[in-house]
Amino acid sequence: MNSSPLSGPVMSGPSSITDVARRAGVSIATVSRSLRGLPNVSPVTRTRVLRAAAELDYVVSPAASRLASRRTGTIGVVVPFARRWFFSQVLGAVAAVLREAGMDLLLYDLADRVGREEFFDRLPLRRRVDGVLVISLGLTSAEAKVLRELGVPAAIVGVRTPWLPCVRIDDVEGSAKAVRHLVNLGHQRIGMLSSGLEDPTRSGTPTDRRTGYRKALREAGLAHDPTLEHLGAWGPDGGAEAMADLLALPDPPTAVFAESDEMAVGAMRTLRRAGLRVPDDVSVVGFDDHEIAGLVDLTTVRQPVAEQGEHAAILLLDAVANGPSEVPSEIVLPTRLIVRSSSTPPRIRTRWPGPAEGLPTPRAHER
Amino acid sequence: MNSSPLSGPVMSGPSSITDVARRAGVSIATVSRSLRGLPNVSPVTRTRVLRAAAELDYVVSPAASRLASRRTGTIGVVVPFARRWFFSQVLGAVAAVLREAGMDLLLYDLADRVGREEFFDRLPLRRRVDGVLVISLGLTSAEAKVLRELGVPAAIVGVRTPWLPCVRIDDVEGSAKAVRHLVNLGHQRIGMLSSGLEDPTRSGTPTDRRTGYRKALREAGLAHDPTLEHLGAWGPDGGAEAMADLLALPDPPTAVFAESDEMAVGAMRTLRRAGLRVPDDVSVVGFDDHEIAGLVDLTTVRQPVAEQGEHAAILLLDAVANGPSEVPSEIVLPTRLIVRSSSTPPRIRTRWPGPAEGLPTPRAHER
DNA sequence: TTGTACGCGTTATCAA
DNA sequence: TTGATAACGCGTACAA
Repeated sequence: MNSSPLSGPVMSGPSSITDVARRAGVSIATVSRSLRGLPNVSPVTRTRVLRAAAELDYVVSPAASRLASRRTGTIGVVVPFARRWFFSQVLGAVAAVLREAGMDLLLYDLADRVGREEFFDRLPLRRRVDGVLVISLGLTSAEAKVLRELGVPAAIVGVRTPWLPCVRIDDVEGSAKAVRHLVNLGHQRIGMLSSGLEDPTRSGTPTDRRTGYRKALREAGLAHDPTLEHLGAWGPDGGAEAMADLLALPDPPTAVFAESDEMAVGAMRTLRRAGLRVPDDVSVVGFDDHEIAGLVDLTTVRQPVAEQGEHAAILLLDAVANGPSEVPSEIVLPTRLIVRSSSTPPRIRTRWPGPAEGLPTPRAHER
Repeated sequence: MNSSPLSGPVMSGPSSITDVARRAGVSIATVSRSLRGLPNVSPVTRTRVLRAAAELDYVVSPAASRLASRRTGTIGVVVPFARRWFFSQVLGAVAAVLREAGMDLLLYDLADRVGREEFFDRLPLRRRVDGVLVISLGLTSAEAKVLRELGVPAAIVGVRTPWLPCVRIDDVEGSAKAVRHLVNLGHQRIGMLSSGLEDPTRSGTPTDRRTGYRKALREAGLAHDPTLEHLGAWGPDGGAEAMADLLALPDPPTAVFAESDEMAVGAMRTLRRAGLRVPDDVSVVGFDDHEIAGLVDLTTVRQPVAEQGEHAAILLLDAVANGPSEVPSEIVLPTRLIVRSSSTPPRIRTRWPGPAEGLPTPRAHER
């Protein structure tokens, strides 16, 4: 092929393994072995083949290779929302690991409920990936089952799932850290801004973070006032509305813990527009350490985002290479309280029980 | 194949076109035609084939299909930084269009200079995509040439490039809008925060936005004070440093235009920490309408980000389907000034020339 | 409208 | 260590 004897410039297309074999004076089998670095090839032969391949600008045809080897060299990455900060961070980290490993990254963005249904319905990844990385999707057992029908290893970021290797953080504990911080500052009426009304990813994160909030309150012997636990919409606007609602209470909180930095920032906007100052009037603590947090000096709980993607990718690649391990591994990465200037001790309000009776000693920093 | 007569549950693997053909009682050619919706298939036959395929859970083998058809059904998307806001927005939009079109999205994240070199060096997309979408990379002519060696259509977002269909905005004009707004408010000393010291994407955006800044100044008859045009690093930190430098001037600006919202927000942080208020002491205007802009009430110039990705993807798909058009199309989408509360008329400073002599009448809103 | 048969470019199994 | 050759699963002229 591509052998137009003595002809001029023809549409020769990319050269094939046959061309390389001919040029190197060996069989295509030897070319294949040489190029893939398999043993049982004499050094001289290999050198000759490599040179011939280079001279011809030879590139293996992925299609042919996949067909013959029954491997795709591709990892499917499924994200709920490619456009949101968290997922783009994870995606970037995953991309780096996969590139390093020479794996193609096939991106599937669910985007919405319809997309999600379509995905689990038609399984567009069937026969085209060697492994699947799922980012922060709480899989129903039906979905998990369908996913296994792909017949390839999978791993998941962010949510513990039966049978799947998982990399995540401890949302309950992380949230508790945030609330403990406020408690230690002396706050007694601590609100929570949760996106409980929606959780399209079904990740369970909103629930876990509320659990952590309650846990810390309980530890501190503070009553859990349900009116302070606000369930609203996701994101800055959700946070803004939630904050507005809390401000409208007869006895508003002196501090709020937001499920995410995005919600926290929305809350800060509401406060600002209400003429209230952070942290003087209300302390605010977020979660994630979103890039925005540092910019608005928001105290928050940092989670290692990119690292979760990295670890998950590595886990998955291992499963792809060596088969799934017996007991699926679970990696829980640590969170850390980052104290900035959005949190401070409460001002003593005269209408409160007694001036600081039995209050914990405020501490400025802790972890 | 997969025909183990009377045998029990065997590892049967996915069923192939042959299985479907047998089950439907037709040839594989007919199956192929039916499944791909080609004409020249009788309705009854097609129905029978489709049912057989469904019953067998048949899915075309992409590898085999690609090998035979010489098409990959895949678009390669090249981004400089998958983790940055702008690119994740574009990526999300592109993903949606490609999914709709049934195209696979092969993501390549350059991440850094090394990644970029590797990409153009080894062209990892060779033989694996039907088209390439490049996001905001200013291609050197060498890179552009290499890209054409891929032998597939390409399109680019954000930067005008010879031979490539392109979707972008007018950065010069957009920036001019921002600065005109400040001029109209009555500002005379207007600083510019530019990331001029680095432009890893070589997109030319920093340059263009500076050009727009100068253009608007010139139009307004204001002198261009080079000390007010600050070239620094990218991002919030870059903006923060730049702002600090401008504040250290003997006669600091009353307003600044930042190359991006990210830089603007960094600048706002510097101002806040310096005890200055926005917009009372200094007006700030950004560019992009990054999600953060609305949160901090930043006046900015909105560019349609997702739309650029969408249009580019559509353009590319067209080229893939119908061959590249003679003259590569160029789509320039409009920008729009979004006035929020970070910009206001300057306070009259006594040490200035004369109180408002010859100042343009401040207008609160314009586009 | 349907079927036959070749080709797509590798990998992998044997035998040499 | 090397070479022939049979899969791999589908698309597609061409013939029927």
